Amino acid sequence: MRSSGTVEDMDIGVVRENTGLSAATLHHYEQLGLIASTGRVGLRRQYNDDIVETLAVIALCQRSGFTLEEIGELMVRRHNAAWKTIARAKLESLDRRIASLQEARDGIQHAINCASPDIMRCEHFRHRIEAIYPI
Amino acid sequence: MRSSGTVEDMDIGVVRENTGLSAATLHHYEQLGLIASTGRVGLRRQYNDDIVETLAVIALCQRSGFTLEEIGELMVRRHNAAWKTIARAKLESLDRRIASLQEARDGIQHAINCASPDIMRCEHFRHRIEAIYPI
DNA sequence: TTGCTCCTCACGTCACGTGAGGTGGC
DNA sequence: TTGCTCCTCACGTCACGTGAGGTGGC
Repeated sequence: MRSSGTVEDMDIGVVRENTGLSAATLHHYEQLGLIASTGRVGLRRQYNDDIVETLAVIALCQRSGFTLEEIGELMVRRHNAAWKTIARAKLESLDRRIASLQEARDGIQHAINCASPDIMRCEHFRHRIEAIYPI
Repeated sequence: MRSSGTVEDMDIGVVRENTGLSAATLHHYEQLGLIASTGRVGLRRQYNDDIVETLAVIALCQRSGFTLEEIGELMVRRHNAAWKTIARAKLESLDRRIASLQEARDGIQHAINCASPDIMRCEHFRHRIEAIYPI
């Protein structure tokens, strides 16, 4: 039993290389209780092999619009069926975000292609703009 | 010439009703120089009719991934062709964000539909997770 | 006169990034 | 010994939200 970690442990530097996440990000996740190190070698944090998988799950949930606090709760309730209800609600807001981004994308796309010298003089663009805050 | 505003002016309360934006948001945009009031009635800010259009343009740009500071620069350079170069770069990052959201959406969707008692035991889900930080 | 929303600070939030000053492994 | 990345605070950032204490229009 070595408090400095076992053979299977990964140094924080390896985790950073494999995930592209910064040490500050890992510190932050640790502070929120989302991840934990198995020990230290010198001052450097060591992690279990499954840390990369855990970080990937966190990334997936983040991209889906969960806050880190919500992700922490989801991970605790992983074996509870309740998370599916939460996930379904997020799925709907995800769909709305995607649709909103698509509209923004199309608006920018049109602005780029438009030949009008001042975009605000383009009728097509103006219609898009007016649709954002309808009167 | 009345310093308190003209007949065409809108009270900040009307702007809030028409856009759903809070007074704090309008203060923030004013501080960054994105919008300006035409004057006051008592303490209350008054705005020109075109304020709603300006706010819609800001919203479109924000949804496209521009920061408020970038939006300020875009508005200054509106008659300059350079903004199209900036817009093209944003269009690409927008496409990447949409694709990333789509993947997240599909991952969540599968997790909801999956019959496995523990999602981490689902091979399909694990493949998705492993694709996030490939080894 | 009573609500209501506005006003101006100033500080909080979220998910980290960054900088200062310092330590340990290779 | 020299780099390098890590370490621990503490404060900064972005786009606002919120709370305190106060004012003005209807």
